[in-house]
Amino acid sequence: MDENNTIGRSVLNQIKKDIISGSLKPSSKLKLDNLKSHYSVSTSTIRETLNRLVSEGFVKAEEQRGFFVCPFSETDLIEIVKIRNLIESYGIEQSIQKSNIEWESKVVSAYHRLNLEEKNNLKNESIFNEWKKYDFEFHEILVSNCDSANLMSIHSNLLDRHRRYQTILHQTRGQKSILEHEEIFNAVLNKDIKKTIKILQIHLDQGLEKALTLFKK
Amino acid sequence: MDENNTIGRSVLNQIKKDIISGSLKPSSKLKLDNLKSHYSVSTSTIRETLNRLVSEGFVKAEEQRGFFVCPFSETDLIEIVKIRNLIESYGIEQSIQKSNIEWESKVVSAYHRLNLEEKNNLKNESIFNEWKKYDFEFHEILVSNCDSANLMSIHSNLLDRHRRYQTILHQTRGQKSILEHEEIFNAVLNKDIKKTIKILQIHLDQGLEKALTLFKK
DNA sequence: AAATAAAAAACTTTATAAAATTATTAAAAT
DNA sequence: ATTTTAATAATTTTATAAAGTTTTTTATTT
Repeated sequence: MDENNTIGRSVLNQIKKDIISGSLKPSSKLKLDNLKSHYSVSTSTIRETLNRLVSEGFVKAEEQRGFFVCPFSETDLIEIVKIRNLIESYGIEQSIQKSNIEWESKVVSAYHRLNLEEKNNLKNESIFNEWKKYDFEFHEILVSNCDSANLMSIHSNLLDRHRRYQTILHQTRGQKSILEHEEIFNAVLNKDIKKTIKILQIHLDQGLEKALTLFKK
Repeated sequence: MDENNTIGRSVLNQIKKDIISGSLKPSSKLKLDNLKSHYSVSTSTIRETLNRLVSEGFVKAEEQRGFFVCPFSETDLIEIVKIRNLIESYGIEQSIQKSNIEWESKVVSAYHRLNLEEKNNLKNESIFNEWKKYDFEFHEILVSNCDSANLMSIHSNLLDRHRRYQTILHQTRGQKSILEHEEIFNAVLNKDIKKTIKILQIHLDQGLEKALTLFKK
């Protein structure tokens, strides 16, 4: 189940989590000595991790000058959302076409969890991270029946990078977003590919717009 | 210009090239000691490189068991081509929409080089790699005006992985492929997005079909 | 032939150090 | 006062070695 067998993988997940959550701030320098002592691992392990995160788009390496958390930028966010839209739409289309009981039941349960969380969230603002987790898990389940490990891997990476922006900007859209989730859910169960993709696009576009307003502040 | 400043980057490019060319064979074990002596670098450098190549989809890491060149599989190839089609179509669409003189002239010159090479290639079969290089450079130029570094990075990775299959399978389709390149070229200059995408899809599908027949042998 | 145990090989991680580069500080010159 | 230069410090990059695990191979026994 848990694939945190090696220290290398464990520290990879930790650092990635810290970048997504914002405790390692955008554009900040990742000094090897600091990381080494903070995560209690050796330099080589840290460097292996950072090199992986470079390929995954979370860390930027400037040769001879070291590693930095990838900076925040509006264009980067816009690009990520657009590519996510492209990939996710295609993935959902494939998933619906290959639809089967197992997948549908996963969708139902993922939506259920998200829905419960979203109702709670309106009252209790403190559980932002928990809610976002279910949000992204729902979207991940939607493409999970597309039968393409490569597509899912690219999608998962885009979700992670998108989540960094949403988390750090503390992006919320309240009732509207919740309704869109419900519409997507229903369209998927009805195997209505066009409608699903249409609402997904609206969902992502509206979210992007909200994020961009938060950027100005 | 050349970004091979550090040994790490240089050996990354070398190993990637050797995987794409097939001199490091699919599924083969990448023993640290062998690589270390073959590329004349230290273990830490090798491990950093391999970890990056894992994220880029060229190397597979099995915990405690080491690194392997990513295996060849039909489904992997099919997935790569489909996602490439999706990404490349979108990228070309954006590129054409933002079309300008500089980009058009790059397209013209990339096509010119490819065309010269393809004419030669019919006579001289030995320059396969050179020809493939111009082939992929042409496709890369086509999306290069999309104004999305993220899209181009994903696309470039997909091209590299696709090239590995084409190179090792020694995939060629002769005159048909050459004609499709010409059609794509003309459609792009005419800013005919729909036609471009349509021919691209045929181009990739036919190539995939050819590759799959080579797989059987 | 199959199962077990011992030995060897290979990977993972840490620690240390030297070489190379960049960043910072202090002094000198304009 | 600002710029230039020189010296120092900090950091990255690479290499090497050794300890600890895990896997693989070999040898032995049943």
